[in-house]
Amino acid sequence: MSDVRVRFAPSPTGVLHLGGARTALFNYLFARHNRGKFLLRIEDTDKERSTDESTQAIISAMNWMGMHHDEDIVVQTTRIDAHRAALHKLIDNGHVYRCTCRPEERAAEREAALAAGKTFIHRCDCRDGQCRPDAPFVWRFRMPREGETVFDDLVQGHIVTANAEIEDLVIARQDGSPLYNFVVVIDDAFMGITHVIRGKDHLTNTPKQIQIYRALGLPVPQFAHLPLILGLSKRLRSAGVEHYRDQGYLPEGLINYISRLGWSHGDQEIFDYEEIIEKFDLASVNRSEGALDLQKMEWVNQQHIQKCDGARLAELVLPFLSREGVAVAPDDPRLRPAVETMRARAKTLVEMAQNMKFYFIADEGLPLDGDAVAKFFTDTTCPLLHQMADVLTAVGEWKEEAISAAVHGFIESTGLKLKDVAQPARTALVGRAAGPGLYETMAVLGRESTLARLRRAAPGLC
RNA sequence: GGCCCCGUCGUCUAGCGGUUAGGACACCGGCCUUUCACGCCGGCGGCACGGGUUCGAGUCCCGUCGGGGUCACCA
Repeated sequence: MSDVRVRFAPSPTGVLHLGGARTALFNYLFARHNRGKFLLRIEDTDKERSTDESTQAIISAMNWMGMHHDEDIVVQTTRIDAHRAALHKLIDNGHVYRCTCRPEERAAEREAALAAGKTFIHRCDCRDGQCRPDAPFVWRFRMPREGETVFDDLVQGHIVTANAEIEDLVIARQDGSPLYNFVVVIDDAFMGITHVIRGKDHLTNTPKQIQIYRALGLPVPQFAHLPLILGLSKRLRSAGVEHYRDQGYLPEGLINYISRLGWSHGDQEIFDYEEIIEKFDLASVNRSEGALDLQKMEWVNQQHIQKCDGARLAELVLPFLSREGVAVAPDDPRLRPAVETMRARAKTLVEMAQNMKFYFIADEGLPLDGDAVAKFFTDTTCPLLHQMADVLTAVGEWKEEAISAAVHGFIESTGLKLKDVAQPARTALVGRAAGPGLYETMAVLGRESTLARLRRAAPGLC
């Protein structure tokens, strides 16, 4: 047991997209690796955009990925009293001042400065107490003007920021409500966070927050800023975790891929969950951002499909089968063996369901691929398939070995080669020219369906 | 534009002063094979550029170029 405490702090304003999922994951991995705590905080201070549905969606996505948080969820809006108390503390010790500058004026100045190629940093006389007496005001934090703020980021390294470049940021609005850079400090301190692991887009917030920690007399945590995910369309990048779930990814496949994006352990590509936890290390996290590669993501997923426990895989593929329009009972005896024949042939559960649905479709309703029929259902092959069916009626126990023996016997009696009948037979059984091995297909299909499908073969049938 | 970060095959990466620059995905061949896959073997392909430092630089320093982030009374 260590004292490591980390948190994932999403705003409930949408789905959990891949970037957020990876931030959560790295926090989770770091916590578990160090036997520390992984906490969840909902940053809902933006009331306009925050929704309960969003909170639920994020939690459910995290659960699907197996990231379960410790302790109670902290909801930021319930912490308003603590935020107010902290503000008063800063007022009392002189770290903040009232500013009556009007935002519209400032915005204009900012744009002018930007257009002129200069840095705009808010500077006004309010800092020296020269405010308009009865005007509405915000609270600004009094940043030091001299020196620099330094911290050692666990990923990004030694980060130095000149204090003169840090603005006196607003920490409370005119209506008194506190702003992000202020509350995040208070709440992280309250939750006892030891390591703040977040996206690199927060890097420039960090020196501001460090100054606030100091002004409040709070211990400054360690920081680790993760490289962002690039590549792919904005749409795909911002797609939620559930989108990938619906595309047929296994949670461990998604986790494996996402964790390897920016982190590595030598040359190893495939990790199961426990292994990542065991080997995860912030020091091995890259500084440069990486791009999503769907093809590799699918390959990683395929590797996990191959490793997946059969019973679990069968259970996972069921909803995808029903989405394909075939209702299969969970206890259907064909399900498990069917899954085994598809395991090496599917990158996703969607693909698996599409490729294995032929097993469960009524024999007379099996759709046949036109090209395959044209090529393999001929005047010579179809009679052979019917004869093969007759031979197969004599098979005793309907098992792969017995079927194989029977088919081979039939082949020899006709003086043909297996390849002369294999593809026609596959077309009859599967509906197209690609599929699992002939005998295993027949074994899973059962005697009745096998015979019916073989006997149905006729030139031009579609 | 200011400030900050980054820059090894198309992509993800190993490398932490001396390597024929390694692996993975993708791609192209081949093997296996009743098809499709899986698997196996082989190939293609990279240190952004320019200066230094050093006996020696992908590795260290500077510059250039390129990419990203950030500059709210959002989070």
